[in-house]
Amino acid sequence: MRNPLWSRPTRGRLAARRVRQGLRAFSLAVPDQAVPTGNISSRVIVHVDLDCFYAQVEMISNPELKNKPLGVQQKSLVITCNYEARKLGVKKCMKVRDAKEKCPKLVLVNGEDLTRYREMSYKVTELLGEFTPLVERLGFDENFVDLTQIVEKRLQQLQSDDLSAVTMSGHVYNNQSVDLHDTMHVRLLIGSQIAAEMRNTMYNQLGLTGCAGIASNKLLAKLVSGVFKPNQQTVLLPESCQDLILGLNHVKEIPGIGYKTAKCLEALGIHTVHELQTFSSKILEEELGISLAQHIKKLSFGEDNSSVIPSGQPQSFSEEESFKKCSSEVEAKKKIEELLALLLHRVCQDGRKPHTVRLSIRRSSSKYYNRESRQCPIPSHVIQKLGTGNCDVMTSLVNILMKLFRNMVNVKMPFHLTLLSVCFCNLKALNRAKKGPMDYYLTPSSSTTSHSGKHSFKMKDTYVED
DNA sequence: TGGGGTTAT
DNA sequence: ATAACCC
Repeated sequence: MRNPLWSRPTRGRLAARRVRQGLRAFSLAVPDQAVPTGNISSRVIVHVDLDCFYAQVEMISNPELKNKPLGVQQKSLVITCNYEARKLGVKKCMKVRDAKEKCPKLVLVNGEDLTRYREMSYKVTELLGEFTPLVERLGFDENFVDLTQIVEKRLQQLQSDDLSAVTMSGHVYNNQSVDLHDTMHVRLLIGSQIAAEMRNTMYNQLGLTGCAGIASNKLLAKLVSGVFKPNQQTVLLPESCQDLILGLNHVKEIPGIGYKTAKCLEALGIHTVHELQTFSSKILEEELGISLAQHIKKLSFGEDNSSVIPSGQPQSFSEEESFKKCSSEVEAKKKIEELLALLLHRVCQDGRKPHTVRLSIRRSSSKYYNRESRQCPIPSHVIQKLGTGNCDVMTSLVNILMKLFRNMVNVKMPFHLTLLSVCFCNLKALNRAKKGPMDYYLTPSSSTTSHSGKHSFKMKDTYVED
């Protein structure tokens, strides 16, 4: 129930992640606190946030769009736009109608196919991964990086009287002055230099600009990255932490407090961060449950001990389409076939094999954000043929998906859907031929990090299905 | 409100 | 399978 990205991962979750990353088994015995770095309060975390990412990708694809107000459209929405368009009043998630009204000269490109965005997104994550493997993705356009170890290394290379040579890169939140006798100040300052190097590399190698926020945890890094906005970076020194968090206008602006939680808090009369900070913990726990209550209470003080967890390869692939109406089985089948064809192509490139398939729908009757889904295992004979471009695979999967469909939708009764989505998940690396007992210890090694569409995994001699 | 993602229960 | 959360 709690936001996974901000909460402290359980030991089991971390263990699972490590296994995915191909780390050795003995690291499972290491206590959580020691996982990436030592002292949790002296970490250096950077949040890297690309400027209007989809619009940037489009401008790189077609440089003629560069000095025009540009919006990226999905269905009837302008989901993002460049700064040229923002100056003219276009906002994210604005209706195309309203955007055109505000800005008649707005140029629109269709952004419903995410392929190029996804590819560029992974290029960014890979690039950051060259600094350290501790890179966690958040959506397509944001990454957290734990810089603690890199900072430590650079710190050791410095002479103690060299410190005056260390300079800050970018802004300091609140214009707070740096104290070079304060070791955390120096660490964050080195962090700011690394962040600048990262942004420079992103620009030089990929042509992308973005913001960065440097702080002692993920929450603060994320909050501070947005302080100076396009293509700038900001470091938060510990003394200004309360100013940053109390500067928010509403608790909903705290990442980790979403729509539902914010509604609950509002019902309790809590609107501002300060109100949350000072609200009775006992009552909060009674209303929200102990886990959520304690968690958001900590967030309200800017405390966040969650680790940067390397994202590695994706856990699932999905393709979805929304529409005004779909009310017949034939129509649905057609859409499902389209989605499936796209997915098969993607899964083929990834190299791993999905063992589960899921169909999701949205009914027109469903109010705000309500989806239903049915999933089932993919039969092993289908899994085997998955990468082979075999047409039977398509047929088998469509049949499975239509069964799932009829399980959710009574096709003998009138229905009205507004979204269909097909998802492949439970992805497993290809298994070696069963045999030697050593295989049990060596099996999942998906530790390489090229996700950009090529076959990045090691294609050794004999891989076989289980 | 799109077209994606994640984890917890 | 659903319900939160993130972009």
